[in-house]
Amino acid sequence: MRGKWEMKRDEMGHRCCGKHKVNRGLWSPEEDEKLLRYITTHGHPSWSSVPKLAGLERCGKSCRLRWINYLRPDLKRGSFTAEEEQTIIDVHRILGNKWAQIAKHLPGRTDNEVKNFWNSCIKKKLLSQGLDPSTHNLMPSHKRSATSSNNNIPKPSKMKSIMTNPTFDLSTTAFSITNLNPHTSTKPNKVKSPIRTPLPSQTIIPINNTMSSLLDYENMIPSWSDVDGVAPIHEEAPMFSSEKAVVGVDDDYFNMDILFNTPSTTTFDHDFASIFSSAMSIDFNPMDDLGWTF
DNA sequence: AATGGAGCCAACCGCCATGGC
DNA sequence: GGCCATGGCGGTTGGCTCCAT
Repeated sequence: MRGKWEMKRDEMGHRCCGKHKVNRGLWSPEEDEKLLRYITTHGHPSWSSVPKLAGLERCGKSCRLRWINYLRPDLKRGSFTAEEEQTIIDVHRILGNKWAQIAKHLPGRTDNEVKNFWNSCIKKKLLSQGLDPSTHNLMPSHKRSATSSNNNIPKPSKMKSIMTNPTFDLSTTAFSITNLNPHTSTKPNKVKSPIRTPLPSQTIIPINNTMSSLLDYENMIPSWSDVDGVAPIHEEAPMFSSEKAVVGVDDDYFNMDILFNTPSTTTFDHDFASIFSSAMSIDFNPMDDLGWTF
């Protein structure tokens, strides 16, 4: 089936490369095989030359994307685990929509996958709990009531496949992100067509514990070099848990030191608390928007 | 059984950064 | 410094599938 934009593009040539004869849309198993065979044999010194050399009528960008998002042998498949979900939430809290950066902390996952998972699942979970997905803070009451009735919230029937027991108790947890239902319940990858079936050659890479890659365990300080745009951490950065910080989001205020003193159920929370604590002492753009005061 | 709405996700678009000339 | 090719990335789209009615 050809969409209307495809018809138009055929008339004017492909936008990124000007080619007139390029396939678009879903990849066929034959195309996958050609690309896989070519890349595994020759690598990809230049993506723009790959289509021609591999005998594909695709643009280089499309080949690159297909390789990165689907054919790469080190891709992990299947549902996101609770740990992966937690990692996404926690890293997103620091970096925002830097999907490529977030994906780097999830071996075998692609930025596209992370982005889709965020938009289709995590975002809704946060909204359903009255949390602003972009800031991770509790939304003002009027916004909370608005989101609870808008289309961002899945119907109850859909919701049960996303979260089985949504709970949010402000009296015990300032931010209940860490207390989201640990039973990640995204549906297993649906097999829509033969091209979505796992490749025989795929390698499953075990997920290590969340943010460990961000930490220099020898000194127990964050390895900020792994986080783009974040300055090196100062050794004498005060731990956040001993500081008082109040974050103001419209009419909602929280004493943030609750966040890292709350007993957590995952080892990640302690790691992240350390990272986040240190980050509070440095110039850190993503936090500027939160209006931190000490 | 049919159908329409909603969600998921692969793939594309457009912009930006980088490097070579 | 300007131009071009290329790669990378975030946002968006549209088709497929599921599920409630």
